[in-house]
Amino acid sequence: MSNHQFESKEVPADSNSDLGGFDIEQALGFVVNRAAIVMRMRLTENFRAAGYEMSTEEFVILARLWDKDGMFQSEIVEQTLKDKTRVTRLLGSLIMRSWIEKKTDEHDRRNFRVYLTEEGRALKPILLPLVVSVIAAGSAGIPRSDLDTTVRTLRRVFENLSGAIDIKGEAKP
Amino acid sequence: MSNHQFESKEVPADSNSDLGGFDIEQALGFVVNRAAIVMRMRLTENFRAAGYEMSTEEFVILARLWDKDGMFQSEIVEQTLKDKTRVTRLLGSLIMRSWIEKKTDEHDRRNFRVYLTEEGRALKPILLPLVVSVIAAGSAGIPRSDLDTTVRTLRRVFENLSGAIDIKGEAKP
DNA sequence: TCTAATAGTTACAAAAAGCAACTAATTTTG
DNA sequence: CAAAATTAGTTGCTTTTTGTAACTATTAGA
Repeated sequence: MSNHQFESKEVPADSNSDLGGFDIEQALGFVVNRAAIVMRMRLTENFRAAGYEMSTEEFVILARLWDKDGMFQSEIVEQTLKDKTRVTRLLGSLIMRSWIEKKTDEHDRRNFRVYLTEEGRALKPILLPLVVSVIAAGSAGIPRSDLDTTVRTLRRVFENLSGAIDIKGEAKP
Repeated sequence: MSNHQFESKEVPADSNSDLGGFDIEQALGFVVNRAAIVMRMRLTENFRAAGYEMSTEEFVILARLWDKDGMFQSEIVEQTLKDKTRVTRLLGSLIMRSWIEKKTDEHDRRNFRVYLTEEGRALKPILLPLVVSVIAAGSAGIPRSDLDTTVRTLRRVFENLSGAIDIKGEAKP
């Protein structure tokens, strides 16, 4: 395994070097997390500026539905890595704003299917440009190929790590 | 488990294509966020399994101090993108576990300097391997050069976006 | 049928965030 | 130099967000 975080580019600056020159500023987990924080901040800020008080989590659900309307609630639970209680509440808040609605699936009445309302669908051309502009601002000056590599790499990181995670509300054997 | 018998793509991928084929699964913001979530989950899980109930935020502060002991509290506020109230409380919880201590800076008695205790220093060889193992697991099968590109790219994304963010408790002109 | 498993909700407790007001120490400024 | 402003940080209080466990309803199984 290529532990690139152990790469001693500038070995000094580590008085108690019982562990090699681990540089948090170069650690994958650290840069991923920090980029995520700042992108979320900017996005929420943009939404608010446009008059939409919406979390990124709510946005992600809407975006999923724009792509595939009528998802099962349980699919949303899986895809968002959240537990079912949180999804119930997140959907509730989207319903309150009448952007989505839930309908019992008649083939299996335990399931809900989640549908966009006309209003919810109408948000796409409003919100998507805000997202695109954050991504564009973040990507400024970065070669397209590097961005592609980054997306591909992070997808792989997710795949590598998502297996063993156990989310409450789901039974993972 | 996806036992949805009706998982057919009833909606032909982007039916209302008023906006080009925006694919959330390929969007930088989305993959960054998702990778961050799963890495945080795994890390917290690892910490807990090792007997340490610690958030990634607390960990990041410790890691900063391992690298540079005696930081100003205000530096931590800046570097962690958190507001000063949260940092006060985060440090408080680290102090309660006697991993760090605060000392008034005698040159400017408004400032605190934050120091690791012996115990806090001793955590490094225990916790760092846990972090490294999450990164290694996440990086499995990914070429080193792609990882390097990803780290470089995300650092740039952060730089690009960090400017205009206004964090409570700090005055940003 | 009786039992188990799924899908989802609810109610209540605990933790985290946000906000505003408040010390205390230092600078600025008139 | 005194008054005012700034900076660093804390505290108390409120609101939001989570976490947990128990509970309903529906379907699947032996």
